[in-house]
Amino acid sequence: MPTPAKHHRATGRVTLNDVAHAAGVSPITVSRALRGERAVDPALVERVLEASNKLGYVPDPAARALASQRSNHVAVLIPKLSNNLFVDLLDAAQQTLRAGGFQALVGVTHYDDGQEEQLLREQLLHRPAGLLITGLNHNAATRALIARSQVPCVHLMDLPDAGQAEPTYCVGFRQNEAGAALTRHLLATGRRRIAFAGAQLDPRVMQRLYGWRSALQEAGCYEPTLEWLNPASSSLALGGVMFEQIMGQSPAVDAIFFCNDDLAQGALLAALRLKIDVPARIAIAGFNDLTGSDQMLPPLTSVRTPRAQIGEAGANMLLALMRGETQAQSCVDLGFELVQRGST
Amino acid sequence: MPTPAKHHRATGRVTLNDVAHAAGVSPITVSRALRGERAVDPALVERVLEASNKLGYVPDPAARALASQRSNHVAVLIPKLSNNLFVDLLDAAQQTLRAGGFQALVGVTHYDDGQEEQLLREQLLHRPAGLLITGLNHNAATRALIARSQVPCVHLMDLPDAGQAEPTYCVGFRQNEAGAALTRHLLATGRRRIAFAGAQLDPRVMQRLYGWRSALQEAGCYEPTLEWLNPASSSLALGGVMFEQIMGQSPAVDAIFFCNDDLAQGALLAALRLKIDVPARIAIAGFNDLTGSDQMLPPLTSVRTPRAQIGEAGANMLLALMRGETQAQSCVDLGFELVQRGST
DNA sequence: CCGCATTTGGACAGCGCTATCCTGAATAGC
DNA sequence: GCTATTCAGGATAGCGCTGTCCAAATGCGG
Repeated sequence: MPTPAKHHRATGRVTLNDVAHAAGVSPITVSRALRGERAVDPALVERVLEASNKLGYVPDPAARALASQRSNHVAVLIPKLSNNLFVDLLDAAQQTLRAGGFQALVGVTHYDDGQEEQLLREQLLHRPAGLLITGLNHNAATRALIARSQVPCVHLMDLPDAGQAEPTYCVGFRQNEAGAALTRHLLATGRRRIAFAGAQLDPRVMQRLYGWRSALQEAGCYEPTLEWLNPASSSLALGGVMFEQIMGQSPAVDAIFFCNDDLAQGALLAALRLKIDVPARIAIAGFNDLTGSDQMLPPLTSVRTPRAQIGEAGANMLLALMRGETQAQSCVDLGFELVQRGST
Repeated sequence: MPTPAKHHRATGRVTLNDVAHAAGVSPITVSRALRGERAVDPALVERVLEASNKLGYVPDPAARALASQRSNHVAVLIPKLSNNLFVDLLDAAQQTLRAGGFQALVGVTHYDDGQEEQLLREQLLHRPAGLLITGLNHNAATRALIARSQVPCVHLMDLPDAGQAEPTYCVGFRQNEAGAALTRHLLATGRRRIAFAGAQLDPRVMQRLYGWRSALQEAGCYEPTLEWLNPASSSLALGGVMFEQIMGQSPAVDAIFFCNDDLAQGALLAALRLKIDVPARIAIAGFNDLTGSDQMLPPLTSVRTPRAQIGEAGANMLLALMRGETQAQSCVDLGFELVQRGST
């Protein structure tokens, strides 16, 4: 009669102990053999692997996390899911992390510092092995949490300015240079009154704005009334609205640089509706080269940003950091590419 | 001299024991007071809460998962992140789960049964408290995993057919009815040669196809050559390609029902490029009412699907199931809404 | 006033794994 | 040849929490 002992709780799970028994070694040896943590006799490793496979052993993440104070979770914080930019970033990062044996814990901050802090706090409870976070600008509490947690952290999308002290790992590109490059392209095509239409106004949009400003100032074309900033979320509809607004109030404008492609796509559609000729009457450019921009009428000039590569490279950098490897470069610039199409 | 004991591992974390000490009760009482698991003297609860707040105690999820064999994770499986449909679904589900105290573990199956099974296997290791999964069609191994795991599971997006045995919880709408409704609308506007253009060909697309078929058969207009099926992923570019294809090879077609809005949007843009008049020459309709469809030229007729509501309602149903509540209805139909716009 | 069922706090023993220390053997050094 | 130094396996003791059982306290009918 297999009477269970008094305080016994059977879970039916195959444990390290079972494997140890089957292989005729101690549990700790199994643990080490499977993790490759310390040198173990190859013959023993062989036996352990065999037993492990035969029994179908899979380590319990919770027990592992409890004992080692480290889980196989990686916290990933992004601002929004409604911007495809971040979906692409997340998709690539998540895949790469999974391939490395880690589970992404996704947090959506909605561009809110308080929420970001709150989410980070919650996720740190899970003792993540690493952290991927969008952007470099975080409030003091968030920065303190990251520092205190000792968890390796890679920042995505942004790069610190040249002068700026830069204590962190990051993968991204220079938003301001991309903004300046696009503006210079518009200048090169003969445009002089180039408006900037920005929504959301997160730090990356502001960097693009600064790039636009500096390029216009270089060319002696800068004027504050050319800045159109709207804190609402970026969307096709808003792009149409802003386009009509700018056309109505500043008829002399001959080009518009929209901070994101969805705005620019909305503007192109509005132009079609209003029968305003793009690019003859006005040039329109976007940013990020989102899906559909090449399908527009006319096709949209944009800046192709390597968001998927950033997600992948950031995840790979984090994987290396979590393995304890130190990185040659703490900041990786993946650049950008101007994609000139019919709209300019 | 606070010499650490021999095998002591200090983690610096505030534990249940610390709270128990501060409140002058036993650890198990703290556990019960905080979880409300068993009746505890209100005065003690008060004291425990006070001590817990003063010390800033937060339970350790790993320890909890290990001891109780249940985590606060919820596995969420969706097919793709590149279709905004699922992003909206995920966003809503994730928010709702978080509000209920659970962490979503996102898995992307890429419409691949094998990957789905693999992902589920990985996620079940984390002993999730619940499972949200897209669709009703899964391979035998996946169904067995779900059943064996004993984890409450809610299926999203699809509903079982009337005749079908239906052992599961689900939240969605009837894809075939929505397909039929849209087709009937096209018939009502006088169209007779209505093509169906489908991509991806996942079970939901096929359901819409069946709806389209039955509506056409009812009206005596069905013809197999009107079916255009392409297993590639849905995208604006593919929509343009399929549109040109259909126009080139079946000039008599007077309406096209695209299985997803991105295809339809691509078709509308192609029509603009080719100067084909929509809806005079041909009517175009999409599905899902994705962002931008109302901005197109002409605005796109579509079927608004309650994906965010499905995510939210599904998560709420799961939260209830995880609390052990039984559901009055095991299947919730959230319906759909025909949105007629200029393109038909 | 006593036996019985019910309630509520606590002791105890894990959950499955790993950090830490220890030991015996093998290697190296003088 | 003998001590100093690696090296690899194992014993031990937790990580922080909860399931299980127990015991004391309480309520209640007879």
